[in-house]
Amino acid sequence: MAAVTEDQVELVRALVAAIPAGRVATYGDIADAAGLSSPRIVGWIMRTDSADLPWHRVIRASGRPAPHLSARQLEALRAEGVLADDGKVDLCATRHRF
DNA sequence: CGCTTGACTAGAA
DNA sequence: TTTCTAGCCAAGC
Repeated sequence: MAAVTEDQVELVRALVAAIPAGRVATYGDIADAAGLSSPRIVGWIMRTDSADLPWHRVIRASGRPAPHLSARQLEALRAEGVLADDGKVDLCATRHRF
């Protein structure tokens, strides 16, 4: 069963929506929590269906948002109390644990 | 039906 | 430190 079921997608969306303000999660964390095989699936879901999701709370494993979204995400995160140093978020302090 | 693109990651150079 | 590679899955053309 390699394909991602809709339940997995819904789970991913639920997990992202469940991230409290002031916390962030990595694509890999969400993928693992949702049972996905690849973190790209999470990125795919965000790109395809990010309308009602706080995607700005989802960052890469490096502690840094995607290049094209870094400015916007950093600004949104900063508004929620997530301080980023030189464009890098402190995962040790802000990473949400499911 | 096949190739390219992309909100990714970890490891290597 | 940055850049590249391989693996990964789905959508678009």
